[in-house]
Amino acid sequence: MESTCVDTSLNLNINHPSTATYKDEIMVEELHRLNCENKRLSETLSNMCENYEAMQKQLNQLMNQNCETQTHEESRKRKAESEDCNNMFGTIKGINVINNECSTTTDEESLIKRPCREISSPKAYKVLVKTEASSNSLYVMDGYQWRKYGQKVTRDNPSPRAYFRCSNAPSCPVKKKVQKSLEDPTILVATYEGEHNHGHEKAEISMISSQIEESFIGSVHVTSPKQIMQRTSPSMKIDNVPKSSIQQFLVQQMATSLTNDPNFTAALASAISGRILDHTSNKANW
DNA sequence: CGGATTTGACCGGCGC
DNA sequence: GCGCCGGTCAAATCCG
Repeated sequence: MESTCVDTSLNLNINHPSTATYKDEIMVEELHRLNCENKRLSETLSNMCENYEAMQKQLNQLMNQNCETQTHEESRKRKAESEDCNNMFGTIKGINVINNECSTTTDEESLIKRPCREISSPKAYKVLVKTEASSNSLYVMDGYQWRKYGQKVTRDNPSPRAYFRCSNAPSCPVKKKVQKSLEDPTILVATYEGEHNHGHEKAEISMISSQIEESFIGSVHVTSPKQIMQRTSPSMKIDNVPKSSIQQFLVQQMATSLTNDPNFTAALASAISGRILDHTSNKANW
């Protein structure tokens, strides 16, 4: 979280008015350079998202074709198998989200073998959350307020499964189930059902930012920009992510990186001081 | 004291 | 029809 704390204190050195014009130019150049870099990064990001979406569509088409060829009897047999697969997803490299489209794994063969319609109900998807090994908590911080309404020990997993409802219920129908992974008890498996019909509260935005950072740090596998969003706030599918949250996060990141750059702050401080002195001297001439 | 959590009871779906 | 099992309810309890 520290990296998102913007240091707004600038070293305003007003003792060198003679270099103001020169540093003005430097600052303009710097701003121009940053603008170009920002554009370039934006384009790269949008390209990545487009490519990812295109690949996901192709994968879904393959999955659908495969699903249609299965007989009813076979699918019944595979129901148990797919549940086993779900219990094993923690061991498959690159997975941290499993949704109803079966689209978030790098293991293509396992994808094709898995009947997509039986993995979970529509609009239900799974999120993996790494926890401390000693932690017995079944609480997943995902940016929303949840109310626990039940806990159950299931047959296939000795660790209890906790049932949560969105605290905005009944107006918000979203539910989630949280259970430790059978394969790796340090991983919590959160299964979300439905979509929130409300946004995050104000106080939660900072948490979203910190969790996005956490994703970059590497505590979880991140295989796509979309997954980052699902990992950080599972209700926030890329299609319905509140853009203000993303923008705020990006602005924070940019502000942090800029203020951490001593060249930029020095140039900015000189420029501002130069403007102030120009302004005051112009006033004096009035 | 009010909201959140816990936990045993209950219900409904499904397989045999 | 019966039993198993996952999901939900609701009274009791906890906690700030």
